[in-house]
Amino acid sequence: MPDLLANLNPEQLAAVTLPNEPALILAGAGSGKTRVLITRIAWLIQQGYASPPTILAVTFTNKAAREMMARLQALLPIDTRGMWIGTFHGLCNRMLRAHFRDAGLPQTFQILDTADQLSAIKRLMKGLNIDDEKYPAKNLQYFINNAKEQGLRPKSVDATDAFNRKFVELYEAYDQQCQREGVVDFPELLLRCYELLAHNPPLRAHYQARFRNILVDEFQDTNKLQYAWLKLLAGEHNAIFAVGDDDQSIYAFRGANVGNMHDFEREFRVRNLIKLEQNYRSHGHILDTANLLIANNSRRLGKNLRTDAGHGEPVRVYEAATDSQEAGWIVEEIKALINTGLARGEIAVLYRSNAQSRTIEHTLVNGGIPYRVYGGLRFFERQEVKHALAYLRLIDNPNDDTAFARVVNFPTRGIGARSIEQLADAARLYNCSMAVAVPYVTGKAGSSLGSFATLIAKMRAETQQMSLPETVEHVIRASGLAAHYETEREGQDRLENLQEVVNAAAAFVSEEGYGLDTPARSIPLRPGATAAPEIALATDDPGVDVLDAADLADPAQNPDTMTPLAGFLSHASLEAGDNQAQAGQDAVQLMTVHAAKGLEFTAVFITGLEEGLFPHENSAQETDGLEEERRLAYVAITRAKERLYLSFAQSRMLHGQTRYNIRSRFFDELPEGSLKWLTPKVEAGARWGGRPDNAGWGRDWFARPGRERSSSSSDYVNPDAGAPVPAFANTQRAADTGFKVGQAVFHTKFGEGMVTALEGSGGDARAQVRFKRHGEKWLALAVAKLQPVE
DNA sequence: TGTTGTCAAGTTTTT
DNA sequence: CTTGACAACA
Repeated sequence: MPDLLANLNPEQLAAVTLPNEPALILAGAGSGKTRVLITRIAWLIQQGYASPPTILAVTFTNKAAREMMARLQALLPIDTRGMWIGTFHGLCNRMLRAHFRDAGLPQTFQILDTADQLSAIKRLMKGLNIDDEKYPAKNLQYFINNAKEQGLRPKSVDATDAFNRKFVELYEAYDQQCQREGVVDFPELLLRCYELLAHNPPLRAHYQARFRNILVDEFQDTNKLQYAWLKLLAGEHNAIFAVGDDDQSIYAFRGANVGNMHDFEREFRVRNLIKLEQNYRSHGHILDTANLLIANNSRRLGKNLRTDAGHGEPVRVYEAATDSQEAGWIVEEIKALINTGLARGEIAVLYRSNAQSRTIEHTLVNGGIPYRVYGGLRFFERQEVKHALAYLRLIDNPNDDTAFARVVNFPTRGIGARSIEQLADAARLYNCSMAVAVPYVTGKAGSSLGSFATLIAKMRAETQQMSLPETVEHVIRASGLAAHYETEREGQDRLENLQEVVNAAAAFVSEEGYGLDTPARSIPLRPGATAAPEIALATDDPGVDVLDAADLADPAQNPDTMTPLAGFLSHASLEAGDNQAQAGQDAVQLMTVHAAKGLEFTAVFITGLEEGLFPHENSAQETDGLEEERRLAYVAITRAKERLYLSFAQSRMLHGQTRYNIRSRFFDELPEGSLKWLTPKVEAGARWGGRPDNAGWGRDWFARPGRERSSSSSDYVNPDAGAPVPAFANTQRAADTGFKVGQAVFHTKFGEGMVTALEGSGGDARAQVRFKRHGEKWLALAVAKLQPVE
C-alpha cells in the first residue's frame, strides 16, 4: 500500500485524517484542495473506514469529476467501481434512471439543455398565444429555473402581482408540457431527484444507508437546491466532507449561494473547520497582491495564503492609451516571454468579458502567435449535431415535441410554419404529442407530415437491433441529414461533425463497457460484466431491502438502468463537449476570468482593469456585486505562478463607440511594494478630479474630500511599446464636451451625480452620470440640463 | 421557402 | 462594431 500521507502539510494531513464527522475545509487557491479530497477518499478506503460503494463524491463539472476519478485510480490499487463520482446533474440523472417509475418519469426520459428548454418555452407560449413582448420567453426561463433552484413548484411560488401570477401559470403549463413530452430540464433533474428522495422514505433510507461518506468539491458554488439534496442524503448520520473557498465564489449570478458554507457550519454543527492556507502555486508578490485585495471584502470566513516560494518578481502594471495599444504591449511582452523559453501554453491572457478578446486576437494574429480561445460553441451544441440528436431522440421517444419541431422540416420536406401550427393545434386539442397528432391533420400538409411520421417509424424499426454507433450512422443517412450537407456548399465541416457523432457514440459504448453489438435501445443484460455496476432497487417491490456491499459487488445484482441510447443522449446533454478552439498545438490561452478558475499558468495577463469593465458596471446593481467582482479579480490573480501583469487602457472601443474609462479601483487595494509600474503611476485624483470609489455600490462617494491631487506629469512616452501615451486623453475630451469623467454634476430632475463616462462629440455628445439617488443614466448633453458642481 | 434587410442589444456560465 | 432575431420580400 502506498503511503498516502507522505508529503502532506500539517493542515492537509489533518483534513485527510479527520474522523467521520461533518467537516468544512476552507481551501485557498493553489492549496492542494483536489489532492486533499482525493487523498481523503483513498485514506478512508485504505484504512478500512469505508468501502467504495459508500462513497459519494460530487463536483460541478464533468472535467473535475473525470480528474478525480483518474487521480484516484492512479492512487489506489483497489477497485474504484461502485463509487458514485460525478456532477450533481449526472448523479441525479443516474438516480432518476434507476427509479424512473418512482420519479414519475418514462424510462426513456430525455434531458433538455438550455437551448432546448428555451425553444420548448417559446413553443408553449406560442400555443397559448402569449405576447412575447410582455412576457419574454427568456425571462420566463429564468423565472422557472430560479424557482426550481429554490425548490419551488408552481404551487409554492409566492406570486405577489398579476405579472408574477402569469409567470407561475406559465411555469405550471411548462411543467405539464415537459411531463407530457417525457423531458426534464437541468434544474428539474435536481428537483425531481430531491423530491424522489424526500417523498419516498424507504428509498431515502436506502441511499442514506449506502452513502456513508459524502464529499463535495467547490462547495461555495452550490445552490440552495443542491445543498438541500446533500442534506437529504446525509440524513442524521452521514458525514459531509465539504471543500470550498468563499473567496472564490464567482457564480452568484447563476444561483450559487456562498451562504451555504456558513449554513453548513451551523446546521451540521461542524467542529472540524480546517483552513488550507499554504499555497503551492504562486510566488510571494503575487500572493501578497491577492491577499491584500481580498482583504477589502467583508463577510469572509477569513483566510490568508502564504508561500515558501519567496517574493519572486513584482507584479507588473501597465497603463495604455487605447485597448489596441494595450493589446500591442501584451503581444510584445508575450514574444519576450516565449524568447526566454516559456511555452506558449504557460501564458494566459484573461479578460472580464468575451467582447474584449477580439482586439487581443487580432493583435496576436498579426504578431504570428498561435493562441487558443476558450468559450463559444461546444461540440454537442452545433446545429448539425443537435439535428442528429433530435432524430435519435424521436426514435427513442416520439413524444419529444422539442425534437420533433426541430427536425420535422430539416432537411426541408415542404412542411412549413402553417402546417406545423395546425399540427400543434391538433396536438393541443387532443392533448397529445405532435407525433401522435399527425393523423388528425388532413390535406396536403397531412400527407407531408404523414411521410415524415413514416420516416421516423421506419428508422425506429430498422434500428431495432442495431448497436449504438450503427444506429447513429443509420439515422444520419436515413434522415437525409448526410445528403443535405453533402449538397451544401459549406457542408463539409458539418459532415465531419456528423461523423464525429458516430465516433462519439462508439467511444461512449466502449467507455461504458457495453459489448460492441449491444442493441442501443434495450437495457443490456451482462452477466459477469466487469464495468461499473449500477444500483437498481426494485422499488415497486414492497419489501425494499437495503442492498449491502456484498450485493453491490455482484454484477448480476446490478443490471444497467438505462439503454445505451438513453445514456448517450444524456451524455450529450450533460456534457456538451469541449469549448476551446484549435486544441492540440502549443498556444497562448485566451479566456474570461470565470473560465480560468481552477487553472494555473506561469505567466498571466489580466487585462482591461478599468472601472465599468472590471469591476463591471452591471455588478453595481447587484447585491454584493462589488465584492463578487473583487473575488473575480482574486481568482484571476491567483492563477499566476511566476509572472503577473495587470493592464488597463484609457480608452476602449466597445459596441462601436469609444469609451473613456478610469483605472480600476482595485489598483488602490493592492500592495504598492509588490507592484512595478511600467508606466508612471498617475495618482487617482490627478486626472479625474476625484474617483467614484464606491459609487453605485451602496456607499456614499460624495463624502470623500481630499483625494484630489494635482498632476505634475506631462505626456509620457512609453519606452516599451514606443507609442506615446497621452496621459490626459480624457481632459482633452473635456474641452469638447465641457465635462470630464469623475466630475460632480447636478441635474434639475435627478439631483446630484457624477460623470462616469463620456462619448460622442459636438451635438451627439452624451455623458453617463451616476446619480446619487437615481442610479446610472446616459444623458445627451445637448438636451440634459447638466450643471457642473465645484 | 429561402434570402435580404432592419433593428435592437450587448457580463460572467455549467449542467 | 457585431451578432442574432425576425419581418418583409422574390
